[in-house]
Amino acid sequence: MSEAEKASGQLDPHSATPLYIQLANVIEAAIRAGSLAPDRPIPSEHALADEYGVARLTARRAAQELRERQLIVTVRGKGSFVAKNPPAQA
Amino acid sequence: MSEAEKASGQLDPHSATPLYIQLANVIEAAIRAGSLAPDRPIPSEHALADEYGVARLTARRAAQELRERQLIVTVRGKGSFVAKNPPAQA
DNA sequence: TCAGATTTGTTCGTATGTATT
DNA sequence: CAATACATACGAACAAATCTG
Repeated sequence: MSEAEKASGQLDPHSATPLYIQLANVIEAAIRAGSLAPDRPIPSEHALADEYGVARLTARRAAQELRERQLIVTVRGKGSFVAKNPPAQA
Repeated sequence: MSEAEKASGQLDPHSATPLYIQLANVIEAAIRAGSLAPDRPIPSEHALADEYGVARLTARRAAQELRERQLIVTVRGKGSFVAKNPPAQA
């Protein structure tokens, strides 16, 4: 992610990197920084969409990306939770 | 998949199984039956959507599912092709 | 038990961009 | 250039699971 993203937590719609990857990267950084603790829920799709100014489906794709990175576990009707044992940084 | 799906190749919108999973199952069956040969393209998203009466994104999700099952390989601008060495049936 | 709010899951529609032929 | 096809992203709607009152 860009320096701007690291600093502000905002996304760059003009970046070659897809928004959902940018968002997944931002959340992964927060998880690895400890801002989002294990077994605690991450913000809901709706909240993420609002916060970052993207569509809910884009936030969903970011969550799917994080599931594939094994950083979160999602439970329908409850939310997505930070994984207890995330793999080492890629 | 249901017996009806096996027999007709049609999908059941009222099934508890998501449409994109049903469609992926139908296509997987076709691949394993040899109706879709290795290195041959499967029908396009638009064609699948038309043929089965689903949205293109649903056909897209079926294709994504098949990619995760390592049954097809998708090449941008060309199409999705039956994998040469698919894993054994799950 | 029930109603409502919250959250994720699925589906459809549409638009724009990019790559290949 | 045009046609085809995949990638991304927006909006909208409803279903299903969960939780709370």
